[in-house]
Amino acid sequence: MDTETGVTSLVEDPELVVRRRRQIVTAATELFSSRGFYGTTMKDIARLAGISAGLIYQYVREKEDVLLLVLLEVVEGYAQQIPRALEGVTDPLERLLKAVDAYCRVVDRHRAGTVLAYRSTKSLSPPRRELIKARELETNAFITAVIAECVERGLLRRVNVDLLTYQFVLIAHGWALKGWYFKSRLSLNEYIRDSIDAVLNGTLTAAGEQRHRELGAVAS
Amino acid sequence: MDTETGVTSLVEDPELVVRRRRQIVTAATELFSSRGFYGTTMKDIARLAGISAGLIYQYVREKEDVLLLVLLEVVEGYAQQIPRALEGVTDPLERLLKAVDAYCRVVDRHRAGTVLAYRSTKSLSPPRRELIKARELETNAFITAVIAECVERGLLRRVNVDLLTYQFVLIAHGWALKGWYFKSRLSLNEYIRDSIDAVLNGTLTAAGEQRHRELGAVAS
Amino acid sequence: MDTETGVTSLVEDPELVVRRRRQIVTAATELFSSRGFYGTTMKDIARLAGISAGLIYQYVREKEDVLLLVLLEVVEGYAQQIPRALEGVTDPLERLLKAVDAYCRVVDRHRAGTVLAYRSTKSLSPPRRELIKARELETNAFITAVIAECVERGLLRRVNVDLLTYQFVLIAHGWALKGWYFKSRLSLNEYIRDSIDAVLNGTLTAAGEQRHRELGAVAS
Amino acid sequence: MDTETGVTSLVEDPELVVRRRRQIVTAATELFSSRGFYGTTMKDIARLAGISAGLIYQYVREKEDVLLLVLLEVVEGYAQQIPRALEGVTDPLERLLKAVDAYCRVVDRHRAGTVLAYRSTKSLSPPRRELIKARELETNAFITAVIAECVERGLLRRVNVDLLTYQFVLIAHGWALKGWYFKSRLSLNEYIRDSIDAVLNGTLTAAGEQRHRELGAVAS
DNA sequence: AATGAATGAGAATTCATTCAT
DNA sequence: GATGAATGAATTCTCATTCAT
Repeated sequence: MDTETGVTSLVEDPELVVRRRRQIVTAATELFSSRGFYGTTMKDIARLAGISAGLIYQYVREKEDVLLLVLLEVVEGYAQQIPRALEGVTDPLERLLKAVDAYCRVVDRHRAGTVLAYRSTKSLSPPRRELIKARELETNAFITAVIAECVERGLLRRVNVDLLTYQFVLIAHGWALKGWYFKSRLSLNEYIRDSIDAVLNGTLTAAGEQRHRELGAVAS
Repeated sequence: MDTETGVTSLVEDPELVVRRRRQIVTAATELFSSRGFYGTTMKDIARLAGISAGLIYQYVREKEDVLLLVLLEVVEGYAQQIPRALEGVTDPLERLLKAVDAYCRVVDRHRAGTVLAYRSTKSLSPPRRELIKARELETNAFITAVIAECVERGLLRRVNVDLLTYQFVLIAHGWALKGWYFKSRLSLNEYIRDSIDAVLNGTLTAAGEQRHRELGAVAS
Repeated sequence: MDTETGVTSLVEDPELVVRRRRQIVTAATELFSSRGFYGTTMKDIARLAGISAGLIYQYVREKEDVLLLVLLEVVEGYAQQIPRALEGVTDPLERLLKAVDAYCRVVDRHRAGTVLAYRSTKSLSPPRRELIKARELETNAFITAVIAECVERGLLRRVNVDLLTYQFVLIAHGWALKGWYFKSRLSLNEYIRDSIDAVLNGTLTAAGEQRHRELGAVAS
Repeated sequence: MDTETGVTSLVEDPELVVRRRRQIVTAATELFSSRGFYGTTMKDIARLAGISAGLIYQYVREKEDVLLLVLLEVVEGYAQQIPRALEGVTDPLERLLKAVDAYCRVVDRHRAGTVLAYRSTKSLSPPRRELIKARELETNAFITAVIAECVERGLLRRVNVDLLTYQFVLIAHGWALKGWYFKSRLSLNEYIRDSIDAVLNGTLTAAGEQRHRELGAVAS
């Protein structure tokens, strides 16, 4: 079930289209990540992809299409890898842990792409921007469902599921966004474990909880 | 104590420099936010700032300088507002709550700027990028200290303080990053309260904790 | 007696060359007429001709060749149809009327091509331009001869035959050039009849002639 | 009363706009005439105009604007010079002769431009094309009026005035269109005199008229 | 003979930056 | 200090032409 990208190619052979686009997207991802969308020229992409500048336009109508293809690959990665990691897992809490774990790992693999999504989605035309957002929301909806299941089974408190979803998403994305900060301090495994632990088990001690309640009483 | 920006001006009168730069930065922030750095021309900025295109170059050496000034204003906002919100507050846990609350509120006020920082910091030359990062780290260090205090006082478990810091930072930034998603679902107050609650008190029920432990036993 | 076009083909089979070129020229005439020479791409021509883009280059060495073939067909049409219309007609004045009539009718049939000749002959390289002009002059020479015959027989005044030739030519071409203006006002038959009438019988009344002579007397 | 061209300039000083545009149009007219619209690059124009390539775009929005300006100058020439030549002339026939004479002379001066109008008007977008046509029709309407006056005064036969107008127009344009043919054979004065003479006095002799009538009798 | 993917030169246009006034 | 006209490098995109199959 291939994604409908809306990006048309002048070339007819579908296999060739796939192969060439992979070349183009691979090159573009690297360049966009290091120099940004506007800092990258079509010639740069062509050179790194090992093809002529003109050829790109047989597979894409304009530069923005390349960006769309790059970003779609990223969000497509999320949308596919996470459900796949849960196949066969039925325990709700385990599903949640696995989902977040998988999310963090996809992000780790597509680190450049994830950051790029934050930086460059706005460089897309609004309709295309929506396309990306929509696919991201699909992924979120999946996680939301996993959370809801946990709530229903009485494993999670009756929290705002949207917000909790988002907290997990931010944890995953965060690994890419602030990689420069964490890379030297923490392994991915530790990052995942500790981040999840905080959100699930909280971070207050018994004394802290006590104090927290007192403060809340004052505030209200 | 004005920040050393490294951006030089040809104009002598320091007051004028401040005034003009404010005009320029205000205009640029709006434009960069809506159209992005590359989508904004120096003429656009000049027009919105109500001055001539040439004049900008009396107060700034190049376009990138404008971006630097804009981003500095944002991180400067963080670095100043958060400590200010804690003045006179001594209780460690209260300080933590206030700090996160303040952070979220600065972000809310500078929403456009915060998003811009995510999108456009890479458009700066590396040394300038470092400048921004450094200031952001200052803010983080402040929060880290607040957290450490809570840990020392036995109010928080002995978590990885860096990671917890970062979790709070992401909560704050998250409000700006995914504003389009939350705005319609949640008030800022709710967002702050519930987000903090999850990280402090956790989200598992007693049954959930039990199950979590079992899963952990299996995993290890 | 085929015209020597100077356009060479890589294909040996002469029949095939003729057939393919007809396809190409037909497509090109339509496209050049509606979009102009530069507004038409080789791919456009190939598509409309129902062949592949590369194949055109088996029958033509460059794009300009196609234009030459198109324009040659037009002037060739003049050069052949007009004499044919006079076959068997011996009366000099009748020959003249028939010639002009035939010219107008060929133009009417090749309207697009005629206009194209005006617009695009300059897009040819000078030697090719000469080729077209030469063929046009052949047609003109034919008409000139018809006129000269009328003069010799005392049917026409001793006018400048070149200029009169040209006046008839312009009448014919005019039908194509300003078709947009006349089409709604006049039938081709009326156009031919009235235009010829003016040049042959003049348009002045007796009073007008008188006045014309007086003005001439003053002028000289 | 300046013509509304619809071409906007970024430069504010109107005098400068006029001066620069004159430079641009002069250069463009020469280049478009010799190499055609598509054979001329903006850099060519800039170089010949003695300005930088970018500067053109301060006075014009796109290349087509330059063509429009060039063509407008031509038709504007017609629309102004012809009426001017008739100022103070009241005799209807004299007005007609003067009008045609003036038309031929403007064309002679703008020969390149006139030919260009035939070649390149289609390179304009439809609305702009209409603009040019409209102005041309104004000129024609003027001549039509002069002819109608002659008819009313009984100086010209009751011919189709539109068609006669057009015949005169073609005579004028013809001087530019087929200049390459006539230049060596005829002076402009002879061309004008003889062309008008044919249309006014006709070219048949008495014998010719007789024969013409006989042929007409047969035809009908 | 025919296809259509691939090449690469070239052109219009934009815009940061400079400079004369 | 301020203006805005002028510069020119750089970029995207097109398309005639070639070439492997």
